[in-house]
Amino acid sequence: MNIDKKKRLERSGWTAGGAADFLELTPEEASFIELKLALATGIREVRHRSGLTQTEVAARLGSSQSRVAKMEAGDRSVSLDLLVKSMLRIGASPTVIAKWIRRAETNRAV
Amino acid sequence: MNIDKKKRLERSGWTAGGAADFLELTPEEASFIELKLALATGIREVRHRSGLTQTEVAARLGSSQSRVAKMEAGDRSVSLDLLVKSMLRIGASPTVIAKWIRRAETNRAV
DNA sequence: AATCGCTATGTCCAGTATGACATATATCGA
DNA sequence: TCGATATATGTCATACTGGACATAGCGATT
Repeated sequence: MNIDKKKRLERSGWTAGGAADFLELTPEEASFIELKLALATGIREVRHRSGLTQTEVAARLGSSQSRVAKMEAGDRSVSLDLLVKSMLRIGASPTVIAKWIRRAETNRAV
Repeated sequence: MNIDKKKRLERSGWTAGGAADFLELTPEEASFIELKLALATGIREVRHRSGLTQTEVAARLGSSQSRVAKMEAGDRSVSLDLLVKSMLRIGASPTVIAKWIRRAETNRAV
């Protein structure tokens, strides 16, 4: 796991256990978080490709800019449901979503 | 959409709008439901392959038999988070999960 | 340095998800 | 039929989610 991802996890409030040692994660927990982060990245990518701002995407989703920011950050308060529903709404197909999820597996840079 | 799926949706409490006419779904809503049902099927498949009962899976998940039943039924009260976390816990990789999600797209039997 | 456009972060509370439990239904063997 | 095992359904208390709002950071332009 690289440094950027570590920071990203910490910022997002992912401190498994209690200590700052977020490596106290079971493999499944780790996979789940990777998966969420992969989708978060996917949302940002799709948005960038469309040349939209977070505010514009929020309008299309019937949500708020802050929530979109949290989605893209993989915030603890963002569910998979929200991420997937949002991706579908901004035009991603299930296949595209699946692609991002698969990326969660190969991304494992130890 | 075939008859079985229709019944399954109705049983699961998916009556978009208010009328029994659940076809009042936007394409994204439909995709999302298909996606959930695909994962629900995936969970059941993985469980069957392992020769486990719902009760046994529940124990492994730290959940209850009733919740596992609801997961496999694609119940309204079951989130994607729960479905995905559960699949990971019973041994499915992100790639396998992605496979089931892709299936949600090709399953569209009109 | 002031303003502007975009993004990030923190908080609130109404609405939702979930484990637990009770109970119902289904299938099978004795 | 009875009992046993597996699955389905309904409900509740509690924990979590998500839109909304406020505000802060941050680079670019003037």
